[in-house]
Amino acid sequence: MTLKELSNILGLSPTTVSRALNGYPEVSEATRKRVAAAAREHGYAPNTRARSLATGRAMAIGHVIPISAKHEMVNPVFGDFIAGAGEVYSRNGYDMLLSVVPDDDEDSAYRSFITKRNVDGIILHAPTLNDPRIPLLNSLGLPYVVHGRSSDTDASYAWVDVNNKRAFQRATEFLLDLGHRRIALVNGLEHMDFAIRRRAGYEAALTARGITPDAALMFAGEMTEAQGHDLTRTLLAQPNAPTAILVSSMITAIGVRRGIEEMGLRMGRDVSLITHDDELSYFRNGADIPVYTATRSSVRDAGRKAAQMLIDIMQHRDSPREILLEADLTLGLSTGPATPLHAGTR
Amino acid sequence: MTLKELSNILGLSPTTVSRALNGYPEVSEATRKRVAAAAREHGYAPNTRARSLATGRAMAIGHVIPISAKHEMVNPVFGDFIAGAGEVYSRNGYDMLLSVVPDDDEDSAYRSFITKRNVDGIILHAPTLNDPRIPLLNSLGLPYVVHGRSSDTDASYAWVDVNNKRAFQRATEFLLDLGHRRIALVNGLEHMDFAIRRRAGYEAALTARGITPDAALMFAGEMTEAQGHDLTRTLLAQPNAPTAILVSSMITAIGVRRGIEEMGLRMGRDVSLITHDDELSYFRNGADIPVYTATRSSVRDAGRKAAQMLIDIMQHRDSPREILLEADLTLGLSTGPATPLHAGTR
DNA sequence: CCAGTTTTCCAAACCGCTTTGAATAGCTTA
DNA sequence: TAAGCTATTCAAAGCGGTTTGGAAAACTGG
Repeated sequence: MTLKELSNILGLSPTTVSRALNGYPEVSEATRKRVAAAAREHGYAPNTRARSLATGRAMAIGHVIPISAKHEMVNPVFGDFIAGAGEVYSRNGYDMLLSVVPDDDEDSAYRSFITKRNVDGIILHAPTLNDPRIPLLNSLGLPYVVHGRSSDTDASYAWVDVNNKRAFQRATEFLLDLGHRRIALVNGLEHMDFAIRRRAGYEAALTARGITPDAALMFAGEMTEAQGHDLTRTLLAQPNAPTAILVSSMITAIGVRRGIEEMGLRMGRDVSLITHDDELSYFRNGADIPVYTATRSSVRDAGRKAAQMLIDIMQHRDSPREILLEADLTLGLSTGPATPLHAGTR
Repeated sequence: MTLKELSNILGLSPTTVSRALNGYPEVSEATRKRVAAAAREHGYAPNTRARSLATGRAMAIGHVIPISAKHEMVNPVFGDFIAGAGEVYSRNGYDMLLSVVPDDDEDSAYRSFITKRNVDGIILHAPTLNDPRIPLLNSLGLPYVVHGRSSDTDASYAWVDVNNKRAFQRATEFLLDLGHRRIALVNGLEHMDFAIRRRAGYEAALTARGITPDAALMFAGEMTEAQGHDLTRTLLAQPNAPTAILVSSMITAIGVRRGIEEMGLRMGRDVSLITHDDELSYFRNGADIPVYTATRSSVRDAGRKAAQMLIDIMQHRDSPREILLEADLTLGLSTGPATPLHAGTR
């Protein structure tokens, strides 16, 4: 069913039918009703491609999902982020276009979005330190919103981010308050912006208490379960083992926990653990009593906010261009006071 | 840069330029080269919307991601499935369109894909028993491939699936061989097709050994970590507790493990555990020695295969329309013989 | 050298919608 | 009742490509 066919059925011109359906004032209420009824009856919906060719708007938003070329890893938070963003898109009539690209070849994905003209805006994922994609997108002139921020960039851009520094600073202070002095940091890849900020928070808290951050206690890597496990085993086997571990992802935390228990120790008693929790839907941190003490912020909510911001930008609506979400610190069973033994001897 | 502009620069007609770029034979090799060079130099790429309006092909494939309306849960396997499919799409020039929809309203998503004409094909996720979407899509007449199958449907359709029944039958047999007699099943939602097949495999293995499946040992629910944990605790607290547990997802298995250990028992010694492993990228089952004994099949590979099959169908290429992937059974540390104590008294 | 092919290129129509500019119909108002 | 508005409707021109049906140019061979 095309517009022309429908207009023939109605004995009207395509012009009038189009206007009736799009709510233009130059059409009488009577015919508008008649047209709407006929459209519904015949199941007419405008052909997206024709419409967007005519209007110049694609009514679609692009996401570039980077796959780490080395480890073929897809970030588990994407699922929930996209679920949140998708909600907002469909409410506003936008489609979501996904492009899965090895992260050493992302430029071409953005370029092709632009030159092929099939999206009106982009969400930028997983920004790094001084991310080159930001100047790239600025020069290409397509609206975009960054999920996260990019330290050391002077260019300006719209973003939605969690206050990673504050979150990890608070978490570290909390551990310090419990008497821990040797606290390990198991972080994401070190060029990732969120990892940089979390580390900054961690170091700031230590320094404020007169403790010099120890490079031997700080780790960066891809946030898999295995990484958490392996690191923990080596860490705890050291003579000068940490009494607490601060972890950047729930999934890694599970590995850390496994490591702790394999060593015959107990989480929350022998070793304390705080993790960041993105509130992934299939991995709720205990509905009743949280298993893990965690800095918590819903990535799905971030998805909603980023999507809304992008739509606002595209429609030239006036609204904030920077949103900083605070993570709360939820108390779980994975933290406890540094035991005298540990606290004393170390 | 539009086709017309480019053709003006070259002093050629749009027709010729279009043909040159699309590899038609009616253009001399010399001009083809000249055109290609100019296109590259000026960064010309055809406008997707205009092109697909003209050709009638959208060059895009739709995925409908259902969000369980009740639990707002997004299936963790989507990320990896989509990563696999995306690879194949981009290699073939297709875009991927995602529609995130509450699972009580999926019909409208498919219908809108069709009426708005913005995809050439669809991948159907998470099929259920006698899934109504299959007849719907058959009547709509849009090419599609199902990731999974739908029991009890007489309609025919193209699919890529894991041999779930065989996998769980083998796993159950393996546990039986180890002397286990009371084996619990922690499955996905019971209307999901994969869950039905896995249960069938489990029951078949038991029955073949003269054991009547015990309804008190079979559970169905959303596959979260919490569910695994909670079920395990109640199960193991029973007087007649199972000595082995068969689990449908790695994430649930983690919860089961947590439950086991909280009860002061050891996985692989006091309680055996086999899980299905989709080989999620951030949750590899131990690179060296697998932690879990598991029925294993890469969901990313399934994504690749499903995408390729769909493209073959859309391009009327002759290739299989049904792919059954066998899961292998990898031996890990989570299984062991039923201890005499357990095997004897129960 | 010329009719018959084959190559190479082009003008124009079309895909399905929106939008501009103009025409028609229906009301007012003087 | 004619002139002047306003409320409706429509024809036609795009949007940026592809594709059909020729036409011109370049090659054949007799």
